[in-house]
Parts: sequence; C-alpha cells; structure tokens
Amino acid sequence: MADSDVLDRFTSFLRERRLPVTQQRLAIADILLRAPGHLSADDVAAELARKGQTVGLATVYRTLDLLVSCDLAEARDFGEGFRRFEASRNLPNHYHLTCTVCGAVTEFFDDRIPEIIRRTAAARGFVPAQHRLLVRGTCRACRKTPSVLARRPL
Amino acid sequence: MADSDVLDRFTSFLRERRLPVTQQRLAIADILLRAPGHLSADDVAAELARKGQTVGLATVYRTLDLLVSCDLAEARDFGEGFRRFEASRNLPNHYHLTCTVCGAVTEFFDDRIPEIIRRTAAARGFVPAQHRLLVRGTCRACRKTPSVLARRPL
DNA sequence: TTTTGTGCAAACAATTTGCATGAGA
DNA sequence: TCTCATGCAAATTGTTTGCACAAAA
Repeated sequence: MADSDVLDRFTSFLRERRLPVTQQRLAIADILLRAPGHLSADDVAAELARKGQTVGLATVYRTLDLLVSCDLAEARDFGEGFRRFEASRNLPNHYHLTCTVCGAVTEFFDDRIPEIIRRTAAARGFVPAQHRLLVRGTCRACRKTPSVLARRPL
Repeated sequence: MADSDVLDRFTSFLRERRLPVTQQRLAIADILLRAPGHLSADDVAAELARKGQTVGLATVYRTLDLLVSCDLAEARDFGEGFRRFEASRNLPNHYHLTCTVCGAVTEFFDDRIPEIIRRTAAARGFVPAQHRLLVRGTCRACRKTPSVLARRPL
C-alpha cells in the first residue's frame, strides 16, 4: 500500500533540498526502507550486489545518513561494534530484545516506560528527547543450546 | 571504608587465576574503581599519566577487560563512538540520562522497568540476561543554551 | 554547464594483536 | 627460572574524507 510512499518521500526530500535523485540513492532507499529488519551498511551493500547493483560502501554510508536525517530511517547500536539501520515506521515506544546466541532482534512496545522516564526526568529538570531500551538474553529457540556470552558492552 | 576492598578483590581474583598482580593492573584498577564517573580508556591513561605513571594504552584495555570479566567494572556505550567503563557498585536497575549538549551522565533507578521487561520477555519465551536503558535529552543547566543534536545513534 | 554525487583509495579512530623484552611467582 | 604481562608498533574494523570523473538539474 504505502510502500512506494517512502520512496516518494525520499525523492521529495531530495528535491526540496535541490539534491540530485540518483540511482544509487533510490536503490539504497529501496532496500533499507522495504527491509523488515535491522541492516548494517555492509548488509545493504551485499543486498545491492546480490541484485547486480554495485555501489561503493562510502555511498551507502552517505545515503544512510541522508535517510536518517530525513527521518525515514533510524540508526541503532546493538553493541556489536557497528551500527545497524532500520526503516522508521513511526512506532513510538518500541524496544528491542536481542538474543546473544543467534543475534535475532525482536521488538516490543510499552507505554509505561516513556511515562516512567518522563516523570523521572522531570524530577531532575532533564528534558528527555529520545530513549532507548535494549534487553539482551536468550530467545526461545536458542534456550536449548548452551550459550556463549557476547563480549560487547551491554 | 570498603574502598580498599575492591582492590583486594581484584588481587584475589588475579591470584585465584594465577595471574601476576602487576603495578599497572593495580594502578588502573585503583583509578577506575575509585572514580565516580564513566571513564574511557583514554581517560584512564590520561589520569595515569597525570600521576606520573605511564602505561601503554594496550595494557589499559587489557586490564579494563579483566576488571569487567571479574565483575568489578562494567562497559558502557553511550553512543559516542567509544566505550566507557564504570566501577560496578552492585546497583541493579540503574539507568542513565545523558545530556546531548554537555555530555553529563546522570543515573536513576527504577524497579518497575525490570518488572515490565520480565513479563514482556516471558510472554515471548525470551530469557532476559541484562538490559540497558539510555535516555538522551537536555539537562537543567544546558536547557538555557540552544543545542546541537548529537549525531551518534540513539 | 554547473552543481552535486560517486567510487576508489587513503585517512581515521577505537581497539586488538604479535612479538621482543621485562617483571612477578 | 618459567610464566605471563608489558610496550610498542603494526594490524583490524567500522566509518569518513579527498579527489578525479560522472551523472543529475
């Protein structure tokens, strides 16, 4: 339904700023904005290559930054040592459970958390802009297998 | 009071593993475990240098890893592009508010958050091991000044 | 035809690692 | 003494940048 919408929104954003709408930008946006998951810059480049399009990693990074700056995508850091990018789906209060064994990321929602944050912050004169909650653990599928702890920061 | 305790605990940990108790290890532990804040590897090295002790950065990193692996310290990633280390004070459910203007980090505690996580995770068959909540925003002191958004991931 | 992008390679920053030497047990 | 740590420098990794060439407006 609103799938071509996001591509259009990116195009409009570029036009407004008088920035060229290039094949590479569209190809990268197409991949990231339609992907269900959380892609690294390498993932995007690999997917591009798989489709026959070869785009330099530098361009991938530059375009991902553009997508973030027009709010069509968000950067995430799951503590793997590199960033992942996710299409913004306008999902407020959306958090992540990541499995330290298989790396799977599941999302969940909760309205109580922002409320807790709002009150706590207010009590300190702090104005919250954004927040992030990351839960690490073991997913149902991996619970059977003995696990190795991840070494990156919590 | 229990201040020399942490140094002793580190020493015991090393002895148990038959690892040498070196001056460098003690010096690094002394700095990190007594510091109130969140130090980067560079901060530790700089502090060491300020005291006249010059220790290679590689050794700092190696010792910080040791401190983390014996649970005397914890690694944190505030999205600055590098990690910070903090003495473990056995503070469960302790979260961070970071000011995107001045970089100050404040802590807060809340017992409802782990409870929410426990239930949400249980419903998905996910076993939570650790979680981290990071709130970014503007602190009281910086609220007066117009701010610049940080560019690192949320 | 002028601007801005792209690709490549070099640059970077944080962190890790190999190896000769030096300090603990 | 024998093991393991240290220091330095080189290597690695994710990401950014400079610059010659190419594509959009």
